[in-house]
Amino acid sequence: MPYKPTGFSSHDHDGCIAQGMQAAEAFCAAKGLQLTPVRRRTLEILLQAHEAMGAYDVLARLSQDGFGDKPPVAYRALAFLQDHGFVHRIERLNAFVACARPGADHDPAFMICRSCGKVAESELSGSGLTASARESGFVIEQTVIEAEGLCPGCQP
Amino acid sequence: MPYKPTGFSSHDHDGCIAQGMQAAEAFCAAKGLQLTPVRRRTLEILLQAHEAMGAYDVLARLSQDGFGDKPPVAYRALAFLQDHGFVHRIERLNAFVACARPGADHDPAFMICRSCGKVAESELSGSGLTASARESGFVIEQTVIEAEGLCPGCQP
DNA sequence: TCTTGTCTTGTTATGTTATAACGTTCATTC
DNA sequence: GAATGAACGTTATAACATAACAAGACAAGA
Repeated sequence: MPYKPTGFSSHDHDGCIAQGMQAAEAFCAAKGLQLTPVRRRTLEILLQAHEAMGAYDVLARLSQDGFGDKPPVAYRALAFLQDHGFVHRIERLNAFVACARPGADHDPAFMICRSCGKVAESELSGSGLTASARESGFVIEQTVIEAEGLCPGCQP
Repeated sequence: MPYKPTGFSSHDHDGCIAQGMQAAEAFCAAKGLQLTPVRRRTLEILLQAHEAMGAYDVLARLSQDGFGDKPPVAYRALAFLQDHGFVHRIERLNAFVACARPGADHDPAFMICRSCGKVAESELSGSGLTASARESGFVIEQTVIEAEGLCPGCQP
């Protein structure tokens, strides 16, 4: 089924936070992973923000909530969430976003509005890269697909 | 004509350096841009390296050659070269590579070997992103397409 | 010619992002 | 209850990047 990119359109935000948390809980329970308080809170922060946040911004929130206030605290929680697909890193922004499709094993692509900073997660459907890689014998393990431009609301 | 990705295969390296420099010279002459000594040398360094280099590595080389040794010296030269398409930035690596197709106005894609660090430039042929963007009303201005994996020489 | 403006380079200083390395705690296992 | 391993916190530092200012080169126009 076609996936409608979210991020630029309004939606049931409380619902999508709850959904994101539940997906993470279920996944961790199923796989025996520890969704500890820092990790849980980190994911909540990103889900609530519903936009890309730098690690230090996340860290500031965490420390407000009584967690440590040193960089590794945030980076480790983010790494855990990223490793298991609950959070994606946006290379272009050196920032992190909560995954819009938790649970699905996917290769995300992003659209980044250079005006308002919002980020929408989309679907990657085999780019020319795949063909190019095959041709040259390169084995792809991960891809970074990020488009920068103007979202519908920021166009003149 | 199909573009064969370079970077993982052997080739006439001296030739490609000369070709890269000539392309930049011609382009700058045509457009009235100043290919000053630092800028020229920066491009040479990247062409010779024939792989991604961090700004500080470039800077170290520049300062060996008698140019300034403060970060802005390198970042400015790199920005100029990037603006005019002689150099690309690899977001994933926070690094820069000389363009493999100088002169062509293109939207590059890269394959990055996580083992040897080599980077090959490839061609982007409309990813799923284009469709997704149109659907959501997003206007793409620039794209970052980077694949990480293993190059032919680094596979077991 | 002089002056004005633009472009380039260099500097100082600082800001931002990220990780290595070590100690402590706590739950689990033997 | 000792050993193990995972998570968290800390200190310290590394790596990447830019703002803001001064000085020189050079061309255009008064």
